[in-house]
Amino acid sequence: MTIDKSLLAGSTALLVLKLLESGDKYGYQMVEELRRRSDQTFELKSGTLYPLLHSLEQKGYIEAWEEDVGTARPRRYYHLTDSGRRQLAEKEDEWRTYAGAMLRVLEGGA
Amino acid sequence: MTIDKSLLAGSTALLVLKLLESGDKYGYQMVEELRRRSDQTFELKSGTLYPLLHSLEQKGYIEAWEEDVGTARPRRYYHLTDSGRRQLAEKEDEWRTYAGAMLRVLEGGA
DNA sequence: TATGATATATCGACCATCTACTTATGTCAA
DNA sequence: TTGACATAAGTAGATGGTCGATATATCATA
Repeated sequence: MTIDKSLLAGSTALLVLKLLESGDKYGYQMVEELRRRSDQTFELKSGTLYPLLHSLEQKGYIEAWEEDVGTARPRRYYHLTDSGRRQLAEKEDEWRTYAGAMLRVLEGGA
Repeated sequence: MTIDKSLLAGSTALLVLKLLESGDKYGYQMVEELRRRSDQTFELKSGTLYPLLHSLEQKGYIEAWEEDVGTARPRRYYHLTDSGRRQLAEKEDEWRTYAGAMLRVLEGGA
């Protein structure tokens, strides 16, 4: 593949960054919003999301801050950094390239 | 994910089945045609393709026959079975569902 | 003569996801 | 009040797909 090899399996990273574009969110909230915005198509598992959030934080794309709601566990909100915003734009481009190529093949392109 | 978990990493299977829809082809030929039809976006590696072809054959989606060209290695042509044709239709549906959901999220859908 | 194209194939490494499990609290119904 | 479910974050191990490297073999071209 010319495009980044983790593009296919890695579209979850794009989705998470995209969710944070419209405001800080915590993990559990992202799972719900993603399910809603995708009409139940994407059911992100916690075992997938939390390790992903940690790796995105390590790369400097997102930053965490905690809110102690008093109940249960404190919420860990994530904020999209400038670097994360650039990464988001890049990944979005990449995905559109991928989807475009898929469509050309599926439409029986030349 | 509600959709098959191997959908993302597994869109190569869909691509290969799609290529065989328009006629029997051999591995090396698929790599070339895929590159051409996707405008160089998809560069399928032989280490990915051949094991994939074998697994598709085991599942009964494709059947192989050899053509001894006399030169070098004989070509192993693959033929799409009826079962493979059904699988192709299913995978194509699945992909469009996935792509549609991605677009809804990327367009900032409700 | 050696490089690159043609052609198929395997192996080990890597990486992302999934399932299952853990911890902890609040709420609602039987 | 017991059990189930929602909220909330997290880890560990298994699985599965892709890639790079390597192997083999022939032919054409520089």
